[in-house]
Amino acid sequence: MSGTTNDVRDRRAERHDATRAEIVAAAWELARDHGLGDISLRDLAGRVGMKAQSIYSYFDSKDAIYDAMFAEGARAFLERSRDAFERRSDSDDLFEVLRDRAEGFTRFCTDDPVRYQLLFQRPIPGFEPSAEAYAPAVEALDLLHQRMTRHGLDDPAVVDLWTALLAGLTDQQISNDPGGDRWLRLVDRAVQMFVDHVTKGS
Amino acid sequence: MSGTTNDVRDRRAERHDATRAEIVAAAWELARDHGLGDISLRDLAGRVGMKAQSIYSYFDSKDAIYDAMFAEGARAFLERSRDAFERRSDSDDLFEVLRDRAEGFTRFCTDDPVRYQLLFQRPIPGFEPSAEAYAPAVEALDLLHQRMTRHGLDDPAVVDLWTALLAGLTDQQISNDPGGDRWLRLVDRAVQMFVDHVTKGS
DNA sequence: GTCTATAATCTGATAGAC
DNA sequence: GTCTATCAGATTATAGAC
Repeated sequence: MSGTTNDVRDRRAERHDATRAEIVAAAWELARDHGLGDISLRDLAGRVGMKAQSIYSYFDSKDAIYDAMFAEGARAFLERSRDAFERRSDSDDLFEVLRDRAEGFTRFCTDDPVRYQLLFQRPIPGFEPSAEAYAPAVEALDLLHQRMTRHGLDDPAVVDLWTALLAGLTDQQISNDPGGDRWLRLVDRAVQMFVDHVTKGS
Repeated sequence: MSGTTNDVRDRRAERHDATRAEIVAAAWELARDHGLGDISLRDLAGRVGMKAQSIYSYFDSKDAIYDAMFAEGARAFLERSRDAFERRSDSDDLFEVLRDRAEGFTRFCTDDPVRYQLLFQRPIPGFEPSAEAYAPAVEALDLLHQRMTRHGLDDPAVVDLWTALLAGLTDQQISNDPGGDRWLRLVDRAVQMFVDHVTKGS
């Protein structure tokens, strides 16, 4: 059994992975058009030129597709977090570092509200991301903790206040001015407010 | 036509309204159990001892039920806003007023996350609240504007920063620590941060 | 106002031929 | 790996008897 050469097996695996990626990409498109919860396997298959039943050759269930989407989003989030912190790896200016991170985060979220919804609001009843899919998101939050500690902000409450501030700007922007910049414009000001607060008395 | 007495007509209307209210109450229960988007007319009717089709004697469509829920939530929100501002109607202490309002708002939202979701996040594809249902929410936001202006905060950006701060605390609490108080504990601190910021230099 | 009956359609998922 | 055929349901909504 399995007496095939490495060449053959790689080509098959590559095609399989490519098709999986194609399905996930089509799922994002559908989610953006009809809402995250309203993806049907029939519509999804139609977009990639298949019948619904053929999807099961690539994913065990509908939730497995959501899990792949979550994993992709979480990896993108980690990558952007890394970029943002590395770009300012030499900076000791707290405001500069946090403003960069805040602008990166809010743009990441408002660029793709559906991805934001899936990653940070979990609106699909019964779906919980797997530990593997979740791991990069945890790592990204850890990067934030590390960087804040480097600036002397090791109080967990301070980190929570920071995440709340970013979540609020993002949420208001997406919910009440989609496509606009009414709350995005306030990012600098909000970061200044936060920095003033945490450096108060020093 | 309509030769009935006022008594008879009132009793009928009262019963009709009471049943409508019963249906809406059951819809809230279902939404809390299964998620806002997963209310089916069959389940809903079952809760009030009816068949699904009988619901149509009280509501023209499923969206009309969501609209009634939205209206109820918006009225409750306006009522709480009024209470909060009236309780401090004589106070000139900005921190005191805003802390009261912030605690009231975050508790209102975290007490009933599904109501928060319906009122402030609009997660049901294809549903938009009617103007009548929406009106109390607009009025509540207007109360906030008036009160802030009274304290010299007439910059719209300041009001937006305030709503973002509250939305962020609420959203993080509901999404990442449901039933707990990890972000609710930060309300006072967040309000102090905000007040320090807007009174800076005065 | 509530019911039965039913329309018309969608859903995720499985079995088995090729 | 893709298909046909099908299951076993769900869904909102309407027509018409009582």
